[in-house]
Amino acid sequence: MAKYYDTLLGEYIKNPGVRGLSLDKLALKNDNYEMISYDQVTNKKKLNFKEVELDSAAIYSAEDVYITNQIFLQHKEEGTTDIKILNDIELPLLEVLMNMELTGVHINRDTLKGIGLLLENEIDSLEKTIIHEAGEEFNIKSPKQVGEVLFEKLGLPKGKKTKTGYSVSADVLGELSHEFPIAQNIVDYRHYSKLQSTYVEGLLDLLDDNELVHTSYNSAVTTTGRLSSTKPNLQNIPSSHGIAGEIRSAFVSRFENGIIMAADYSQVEVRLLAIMSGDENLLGAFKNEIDIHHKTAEFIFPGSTITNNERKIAKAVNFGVIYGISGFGLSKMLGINMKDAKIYIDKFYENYPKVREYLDNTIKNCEEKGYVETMFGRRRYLPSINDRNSIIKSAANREAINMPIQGTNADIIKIAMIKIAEFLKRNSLKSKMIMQVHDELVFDVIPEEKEILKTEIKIIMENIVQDIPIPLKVDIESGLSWKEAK
DNA sequence: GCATGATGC
DNA sequence: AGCATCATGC
Repeated sequence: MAKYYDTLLGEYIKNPGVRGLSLDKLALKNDNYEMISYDQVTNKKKLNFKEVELDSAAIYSAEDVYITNQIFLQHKEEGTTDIKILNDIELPLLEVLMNMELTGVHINRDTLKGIGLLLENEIDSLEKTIIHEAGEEFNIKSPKQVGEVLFEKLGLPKGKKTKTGYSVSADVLGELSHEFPIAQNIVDYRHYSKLQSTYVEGLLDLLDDNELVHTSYNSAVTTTGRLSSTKPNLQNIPSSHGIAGEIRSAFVSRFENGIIMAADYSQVEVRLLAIMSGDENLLGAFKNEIDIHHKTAEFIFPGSTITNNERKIAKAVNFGVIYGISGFGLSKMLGINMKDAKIYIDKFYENYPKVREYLDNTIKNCEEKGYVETMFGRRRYLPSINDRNSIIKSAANREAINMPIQGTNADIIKIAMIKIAEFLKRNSLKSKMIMQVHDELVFDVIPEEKEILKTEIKIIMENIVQDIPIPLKVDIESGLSWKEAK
């Protein structure tokens, strides 16, 4: 039993995706009670809270306590406090997340600054080239101005449009890049600018005196049960090659001779699709440790030796199924026509028949009950599943298909985090769990504990789900930085 | 405050 | 195409 309750998490678990879980909104909705606003007590933020007169500050604060208790009582009454996923996962996880946030992640400031200098050079030189190619000064960071320069001044062939004008997305510019170097240069300029502002300057700004960065995990925002991470978002640090990949080389151990260890669930969402659908072909591939994208490629392109491109297409189809595939989406993703996209999807279903059955059942079930759920019982309500508008209906279908898979993954890694935190504590280990990136856990490890961690973490993570036809697989790598732990 | 476009799984 | 956050422009 947790020693605490959280009304925000209770509301979230009842119905994730609902906007407005703040106390004042809940008080208004549940009790038709209008709480004193922060603006009211501080006279529209003219006063600092410590300057607010004690009497009104006391009433304002007491209201929070009172309403929180009111909501808690309602939760007890309606049975929310008994929801299994709340007690078994969300509430115990709170303490784990708190400790990860406080522990922080060690980042080498000088490494990051060095990358910043490289980027600065690239950005400066690209800017000069682009301005020269354009024949006039303009703000490359403004999509509006980029559109005007490319399509009006230079007269390049126009592609897609957005609500506000010409689209100048990476897709569109990529099409133009072979014929017009300026297009590629703008793509590169954006890429390096993004790295500089978000991952170099943004990260440096958030480093504390010990070179630690303390993210904030939010466990009540996603519709599927995933965590999110802000200030900084440690869940979208670049992992690609080139300069972008170097950002991760700044993520290093805080310990003398320490290492960074990363444990990630291999192909977890496709494995979950196999387990949840019970499809023999999909399960068989994992049982025999066959490359699943290659296997799908053999189904889609029978009789030929599979090329890299065919495997790439198959990989997109495999992921597409998890995202609730549509011919439209797949064709756009691969840059192929709808007809071919549909053929690929049909081939997939022909060869993994129980996947189709499972997906059909998921939607039918949702239409009847109004919600979908994960293997562990986490729910997402989807009222639009019965909408008469086909665009809205299709979107709901995709959400219904994706949530049980993405959400089960989220449940599994959350349980693993609770168990690993317990294991570290029970054995008084000094190594720290420092990050979660959806299917990956990252640890800051002292050298003496490397082997026991590697062994135990793998065992814990692979055995979260019992009685399944194929095992979950965890890969563990380590090195002097997060980049090397891959 | 919304739109766009970048990053991740 | 499912789920996110951040920087920037307007």
